[in-house]
Amino acid sequence: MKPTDAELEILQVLWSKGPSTVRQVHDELTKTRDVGYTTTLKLMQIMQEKSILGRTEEARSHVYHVLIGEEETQKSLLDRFVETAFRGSATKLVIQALGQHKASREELDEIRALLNEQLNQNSPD
Amino acid sequence: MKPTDAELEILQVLWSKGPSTVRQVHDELTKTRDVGYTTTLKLMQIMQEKSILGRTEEARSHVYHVLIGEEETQKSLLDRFVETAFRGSATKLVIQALGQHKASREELDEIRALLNEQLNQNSPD
DNA sequence: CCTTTACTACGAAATCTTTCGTAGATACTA
DNA sequence: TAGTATCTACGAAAGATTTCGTAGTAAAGG
Repeated sequence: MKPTDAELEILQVLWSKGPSTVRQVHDELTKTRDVGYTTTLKLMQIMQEKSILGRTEEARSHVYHVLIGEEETQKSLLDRFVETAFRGSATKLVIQALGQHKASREELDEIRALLNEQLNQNSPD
Repeated sequence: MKPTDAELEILQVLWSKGPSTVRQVHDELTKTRDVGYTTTLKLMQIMQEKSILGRTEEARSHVYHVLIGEEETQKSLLDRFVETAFRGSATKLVIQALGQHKASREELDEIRALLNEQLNQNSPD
């Protein structure tokens, strides 16, 4: 699954807001970017054809929902990204990400826990 | 700087192998993908126009070199990626990356050190 | 030399993605 | 009920990226 940039924007809205009409998605999108209503409509129709989205047509305005998981999609985007941008080195990516984005105490603890897990797998004392 | 996918492939070769001719880059690319020689040539010419690459024309076959830094480019790609794929949460990205890619002992230590730095900044004991 | 090979230049086709205009249908409102 | 607003469908333009064919030129090998 390799959603295009515009598709990803729509996915983000649907993942965060849940099932929505074209109008609702479009209103979200136009908060940051200027784009015509029929553009959003068309994109969502295309995404439905590709089985990225499903929809219920009961009401006059259709309600769309995402058919692919956010984490699963992120996982595959991440794999691809590590390959193309970091020559396969996830570690380099992690280091850069940690270096340039601040994390909260809780987040750091979570990451630390994960690290410990890997450390143990790697060379258990 | 937002190199396209094909451009990024070429950049990877040049970053890893150093200054190279079109032939050399092309031979690397065809190890994984099937593409015509003139395609690679054209891409590199375009990249030169965009000032992503420079070249010396002394020899019959030109030698190209990268004009943008690998880390700097990765940084900007990463920022963009965190936004579009992880809704801005670098932490989610880090967690996923750690979860799905194995790291060596040394790498884990490096990450751990970085974490400690951030922890201290966040809530120094 | 003359032929084959390797290279650059470049236009343009092919493909993929995004954008929009127009048309037709239904609901809402004065 | 006439007019306005809102929705879907859809073709096709516009834009961006990738691919390749052809032409011209210089080198290399017989």
